[in-house]
Amino acid sequence: MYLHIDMDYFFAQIEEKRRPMLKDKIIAVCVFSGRTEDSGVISTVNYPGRALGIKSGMPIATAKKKAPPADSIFLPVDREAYTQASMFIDGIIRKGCDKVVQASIDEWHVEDSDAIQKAPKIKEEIEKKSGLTCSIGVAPSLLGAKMGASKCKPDGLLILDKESEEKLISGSDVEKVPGIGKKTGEALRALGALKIQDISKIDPGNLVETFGRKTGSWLHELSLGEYKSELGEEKEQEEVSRIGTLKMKTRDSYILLEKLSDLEPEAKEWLMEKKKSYKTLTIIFITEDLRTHTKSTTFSHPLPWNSSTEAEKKKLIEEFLSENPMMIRRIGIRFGNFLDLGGQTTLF
DNA sequence: AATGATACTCGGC
DNA sequence: TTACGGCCGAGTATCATT
Repeated sequence: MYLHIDMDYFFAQIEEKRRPMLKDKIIAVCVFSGRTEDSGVISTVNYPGRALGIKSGMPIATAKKKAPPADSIFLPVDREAYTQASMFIDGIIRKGCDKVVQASIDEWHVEDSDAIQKAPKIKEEIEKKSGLTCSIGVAPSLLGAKMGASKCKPDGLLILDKESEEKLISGSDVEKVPGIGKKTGEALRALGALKIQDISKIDPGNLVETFGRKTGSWLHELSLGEYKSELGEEKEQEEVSRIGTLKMKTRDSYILLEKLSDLEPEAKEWLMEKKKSYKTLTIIFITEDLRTHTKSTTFSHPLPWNSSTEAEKKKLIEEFLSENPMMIRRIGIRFGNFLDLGGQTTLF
């Protein structure tokens, strides 16, 4: 059996715990972009906020219109604190279970033959030691466990047998299934599938044509109740990026380079800490229409974290500007294609 | 034509 | 209808090499 452990409104719950007096107020954790006073989006909001229609991804200004100022607080993200809490919880889960894969900052996948007994114990222990609640789904497949957890949240525990798992998945609205987002969901609805079971009526060839080979056949199998789940291997992070929003949209390469020089040290610090060298450098551009574009180069030899990137950054920016006439709103830098520096030391 | 590497977009959280 | 961050991996497209 599989467990899916999912922390409840994680970032906001941590902020709530830090400030117990705010417990019943609306707590929204925000990514302030700095472009204007309230530009940016909501990262997470607690349940009183959700009750008023505030959601992740919503612009902060829109959320503020829904929340009475006296009963609400809008806080900036404190990633370091959330990462620390995440690592602490990771330790608790690993102590109790053998096969554990951390799936994101606030989710874990576990395979355990004794899952039904262990699930309530882990839940209690997490709450006792961290003060934070989570929701846990237990099911014969990982997909069932995930959907079970989201069905019973917050602070829930749901155990599904083969039959109830099958029912939950096949009867679910398409966009409730992890892996099916807005785009895929809309496309499926356009093909006449509202629920997962409806997908079985669509010709598999049509699915592959619309969604590509991988997703198309995955959807087809899903609709027939075929979802094999294996716990993926725990993978090392494959790239690191830092991205930021410009005060004003621009096409001035000097301003763009200046912004990158704010972002780059943080990404490089990560490389240094993890002792990684990299082969691929990518510049990320978000144009005024909010579309994302990238330009990248791969070097024939890995470069150490402290290597200069000035010439390449300039080249990639100029290349992008020459082929896209739009103004740029956000810019970022990404390092990837890592090689462990191992015992080697950096050269000076 | 097959294989592997690289470039880029999509979209989940 | 639009408002709108900062990440990341998955998947696909394209290019290079044989």
